[in-house]
Amino acid sequence: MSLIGGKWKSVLLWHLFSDGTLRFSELRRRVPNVTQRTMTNQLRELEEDGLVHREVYPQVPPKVEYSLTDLGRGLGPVLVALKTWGEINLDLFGKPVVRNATAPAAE
Amino acid sequence: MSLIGGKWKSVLLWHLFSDGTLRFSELRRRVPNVTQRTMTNQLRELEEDGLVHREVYPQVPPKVEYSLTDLGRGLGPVLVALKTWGEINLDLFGKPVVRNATAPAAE
DNA sequence: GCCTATAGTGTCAAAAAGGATACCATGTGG
DNA sequence: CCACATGGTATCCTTTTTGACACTATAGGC
Repeated sequence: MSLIGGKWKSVLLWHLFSDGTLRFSELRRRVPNVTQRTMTNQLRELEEDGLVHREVYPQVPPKVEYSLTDLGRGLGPVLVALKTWGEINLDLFGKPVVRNATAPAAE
Repeated sequence: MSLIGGKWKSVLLWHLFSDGTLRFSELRRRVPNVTQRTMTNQLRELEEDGLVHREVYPQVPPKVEYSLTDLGRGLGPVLVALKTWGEINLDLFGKPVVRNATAPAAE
């Protein structure tokens, strides 16, 4: 869990799992609610942990492709099981994430 | 992931999944590295999220039993997949958890 | 010369999460 | 009267994580 527990890691892994190789901007489009900074961090941690491969093309403008390593691909069953559970119980939680919902709260 | 992403949640869920109903102290014995405070919190969040059932017996000394709800049991495949992956790749990481290992570091 | 696009960095701040430690209630046993 | 056991709470503090926002490099196009 320490490897995939980041707020966006499972989502990133899922997209890489189902779409294969993606470049940075493609991932961002698929995960719009993450900041660039955070996405970079999460991807770097995934890379450090050997789940994701990062391929840099020395071009201008830059091009960087992300894909799952064999190790990362091994998480497929986990990702699928998670997704399945999520879809089955989607109605119970409505929106994803957020325990600490942005409670507009008394002001 | 926001439901099971807590540092100890997946471990707690696993024990409840494989051992069935357990009382607080039994869980603590199975997960020794968590403080009481934190374990209570994690369990309460799991309860809030409907994954765990908490049954209090009004006795002295207190007795509280934890078990998975149907919803929680639905996570079985996820837990199993996670455990499988973990066991297969155990050697790659040696010890669990810890990205920010307690680096003894230069002193 | 200026603008654009991509994949970042740097710095700072906010907020969660987790941990340390001490304390509580209470029926029972000595 | 005192200690014990269980399943907590209450406080306070530290560490981690995430987010906001601004800034960068550089080739190509106008």
